[in-house]
Amino acid sequence: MARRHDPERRGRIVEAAIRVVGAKGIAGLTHRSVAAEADVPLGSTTYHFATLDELLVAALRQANEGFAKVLVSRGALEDTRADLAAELAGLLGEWLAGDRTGVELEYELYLAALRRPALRPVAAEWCEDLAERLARRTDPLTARALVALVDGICLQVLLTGASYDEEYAREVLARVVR
Amino acid sequence: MARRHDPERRGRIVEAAIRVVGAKGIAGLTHRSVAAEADVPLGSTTYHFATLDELLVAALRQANEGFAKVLVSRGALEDTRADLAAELAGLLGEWLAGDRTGVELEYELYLAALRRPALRPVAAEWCEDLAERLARRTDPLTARALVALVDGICLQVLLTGASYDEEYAREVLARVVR
Amino acid sequence: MARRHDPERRGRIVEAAIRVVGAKGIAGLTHRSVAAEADVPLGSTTYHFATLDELLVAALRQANEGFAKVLVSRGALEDTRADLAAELAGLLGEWLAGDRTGVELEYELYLAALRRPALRPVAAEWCEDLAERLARRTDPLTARALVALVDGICLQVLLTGASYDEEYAREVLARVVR
Amino acid sequence: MARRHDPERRGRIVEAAIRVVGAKGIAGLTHRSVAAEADVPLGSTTYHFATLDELLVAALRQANEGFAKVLVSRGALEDTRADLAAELAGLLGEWLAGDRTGVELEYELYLAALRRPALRPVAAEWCEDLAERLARRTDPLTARALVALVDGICLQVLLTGASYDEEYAREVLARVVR
DNA sequence: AATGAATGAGCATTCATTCAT
DNA sequence: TATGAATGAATGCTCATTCAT
Repeated sequence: MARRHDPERRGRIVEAAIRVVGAKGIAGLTHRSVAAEADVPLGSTTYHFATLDELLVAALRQANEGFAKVLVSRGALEDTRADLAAELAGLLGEWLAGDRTGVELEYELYLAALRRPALRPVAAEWCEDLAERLARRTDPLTARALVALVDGICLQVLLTGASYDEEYAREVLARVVR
Repeated sequence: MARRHDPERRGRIVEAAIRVVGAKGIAGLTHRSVAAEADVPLGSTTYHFATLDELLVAALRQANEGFAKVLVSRGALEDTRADLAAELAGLLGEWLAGDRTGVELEYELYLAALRRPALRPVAAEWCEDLAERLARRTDPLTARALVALVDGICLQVLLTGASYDEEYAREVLARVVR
Repeated sequence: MARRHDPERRGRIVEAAIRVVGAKGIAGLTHRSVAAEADVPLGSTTYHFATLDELLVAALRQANEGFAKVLVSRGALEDTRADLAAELAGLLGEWLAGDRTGVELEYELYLAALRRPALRPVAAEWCEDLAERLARRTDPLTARALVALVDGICLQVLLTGASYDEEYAREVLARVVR
Repeated sequence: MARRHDPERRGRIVEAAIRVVGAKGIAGLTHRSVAAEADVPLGSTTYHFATLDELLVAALRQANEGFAKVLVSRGALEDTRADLAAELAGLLGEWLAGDRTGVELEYELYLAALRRPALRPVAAEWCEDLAERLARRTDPLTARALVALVDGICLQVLLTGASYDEEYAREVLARVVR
């Protein structure tokens, strides 16, 4: 109460949604959980996002942008003389070593899109963004294959709980590169 | 009614659960939906499977076995003289061309395992089964990489709605094989 | 609580629904209002009646039966020597003079069926029941017309708030009879 | 946007409300649905009509006027030498044969007035308008009875889904006329 | 005068689970 | 052993209305 005028309400709801998905998974994202996390009334979440899918799309698109920004700010994948496979394996290592919230978020998106058509475009963007970035260092077909392999490697780590083996990743990525 | 003694009740519930997951996704698997699909009373599902996770594990394990049986019955991946990449690309094509229930089931499993530890072992089994089968034709590291790449390729097809390009798959799988 | 075993639960819910519709109209019939009126948990109403329409149909069918019983118990419309128009006008007078809950209930049903196909059969039954009863005293066409006129007269009374004029009713019903 | 000064805003809202009631029934008339149909901001509907009842009354009164205009423009019921019953039966046939929006609108009004006192005067006007028009061709009592019978006949058609039988209508209306 | 934002109450419905039989 | 009945909690969503601008 007493917060009638709140111009950043919408953005705060999206951020809260990201935290909720990170903490409890997509299945845990409900209007109520996000309202509680954002400390706004329930009605406020349905006002700004008519359906949960709409909120989900907004949240996941923002998560994607966050990842892209990280790549850009590091100048990652831009040095055309570097060893692409090694660099990619290194990035993956960093990504998987840190707080896994971001990683799991991306793969929840990926896999949730399987059943929720509304998420497909966002999932496709994610793929294409990375593929395009990689295509600058190699050809489009190879870039696409690298994205596929990266996805598969991440899934194995996330699902089996095995620790990430950077040397293995570098080796097999290198096979695809040439 | 009048079906009190039904020794295969448990098995029929599991099969119904597989059909439900195939049709509506894991999120659509409820005691009620499976009871309706199996044409058994609601109480019967909770009697045979105390929790939903228990039923889910049973259903997904059975789905895995079904896939393995298909491979075996075809003698797939057994001819050591064949071109492994080509054969794998062909199998993928068949798998993705038919009724996609089985394919989607596998990836639903992945999705669910991400957040439900109870399903991790089942997801791991799935990976390992295929990896082991492939390892007979190549080395373990390559086998693992092939599984990862296969997963990534399938995801791209399922998520972007793009049609499966067998030639592309054969080409990149071949790069990993050697 | 402490009322787990309650074999007449279903019937009590129907009766409560009738009281709710009588008091607040069909628009006031909600799972919550009927649960409160019947003094049962909310879940109990949805357990016995999966949708509101289902409950509505049950309630209104029971109301119809109640009306038919009243007619039968009075031996109404059975004396073939009586003046049909006068008798009908008299019955209408009694019906409209008493507690109007029953009357309004019937017409809410009638008119609600306009938009709710699920209620159409019940509305039709009501018409046909009365038409059939009247047809024993005259021909089918006349019976049908009498039902129509009775409906129109009741609506005028209910909607304009005018008091029922039995002499007028007898006169115009008599014109239709012959 | 950019429609700040819009002198016919109020009228357009009323017309939108009529379309909404015709399409979805009175239960479907909400500030939101009418704002969407009229393509005006939500706030605009509450600004011009403080409560929904107010909007409903305006909408239904306008619908009445529309019907009256149709009668007048056709010169209906004005030729004193014509057969009143036949003419009325014919009008009913036309009314029921076309787009039923208008017909259903009238009976929705009846339904709503049963429970909403604010609408009673509008319902009464509707009756009286027609009765008065008919009274010019016959006496007031007969006119009132004709309105009642017309209502009853329409209800039977609308509720049972039976097709309109003009010959039957003419016959029973004729009995009332004399 | 006009409106976008906000909100608290309410809705139908679904559900996992418990329990008496 | 099996199951129909029961139930409390939760969900997505809609809404009339209020209010600050």
